[in-house]
Amino acid sequence: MRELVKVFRALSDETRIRILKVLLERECCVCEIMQALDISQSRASRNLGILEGAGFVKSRREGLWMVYAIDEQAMNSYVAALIEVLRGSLVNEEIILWDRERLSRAMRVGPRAIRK
Amino acid sequence: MRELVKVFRALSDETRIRILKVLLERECCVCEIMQALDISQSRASRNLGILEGAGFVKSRREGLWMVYAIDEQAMNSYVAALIEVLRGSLVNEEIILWDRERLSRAMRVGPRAIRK
DNA sequence: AGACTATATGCACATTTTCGCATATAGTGT
DNA sequence: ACACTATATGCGAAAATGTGCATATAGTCT
Repeated sequence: MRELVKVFRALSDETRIRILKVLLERECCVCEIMQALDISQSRASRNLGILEGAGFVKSRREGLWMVYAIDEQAMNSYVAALIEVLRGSLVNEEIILWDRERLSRAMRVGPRAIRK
Repeated sequence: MRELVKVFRALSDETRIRILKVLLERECCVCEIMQALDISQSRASRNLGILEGAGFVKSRREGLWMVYAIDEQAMNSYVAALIEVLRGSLVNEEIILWDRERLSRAMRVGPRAIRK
C-alpha cells in the first residue's frame, strides 16, 4: 500500500510528468532535463530522485554525468501499466511539445554553462 | 495536463485508495464508507468529493443518502485504465481486507448512530 | 595533490494538503 | 412549520510538499 501510494504520488506533480514524458523520448542526464524543461538543477535532480525512488526511472553514472532512463523492465507490477498510460497521454499538450523541442537542442554541457 | 495531475493526485492518498477499493466491491453511501474504513464523516465526504472531482466516482441522491459508485463509463481516457490498475492491486493487503470485512457488516444507518 | 565539473542534499520558506470541529445545507416525515 | 437525519463545507491547526540557495559529494584531468 505504502508503495502504491508512493507510485501515484510520484505522478501527482506536473514537473515529474514532464520529466517522464521527456525520458520516454530518450534517456537524459540531469543537465539535459534542466534544458528540456527549463528548470533549475536542484529541481531537476530532486524530482528525478523521486521518480527513481518510486521505480519509474533508473540511473547509471557515465563519467561526471548521471544518466536517467525509464526503467523498462524491473518495474513492479503497477509501474509498467502507468508508464503505458503516460505514453498515450498528453500527446498534443503544448508544454510537452515545447519540452521535446528544447530537448532536441539540449546538449551534455552541464549546469555551469546553463546557469539556471 | 492539469486534468492528468488531478487524476494522479486523487490516487496519491491512502484513504482515497481504500475508498476506491471498497467501491469496487459495491456502491456505498457516505455512512457505509465511514463504517468500512472506520473514519470520520467529514473525512469520508471530503475524500469522496475529491474522487468525484477527478472523475473516478459518480454520485446520486437516494433520499437522505448520497450513494457513490465507481463511474464505469463516462470516464475520461486515463481514469478507466487507472481503475483497472487498482482493481488488480492490493489484493492481499491487510487493511483492504479489513475494510472489506467491515463493509460486509456496514448498514445504511447514518453517522448519528456511529458517532465518529 | 589541486582545480574543475556534474549532481546530490541540508536548510529555510512558502504553499498545499489533510483532518477534526462545528455549522450549513438539503431532504424526510409529522 | 418543526424536528430530525445524512451529507457538505468553512475554518483553523498540523503536517507534508516543492523549490531556491548554498554547500557537500563524487568523479575527471593535469
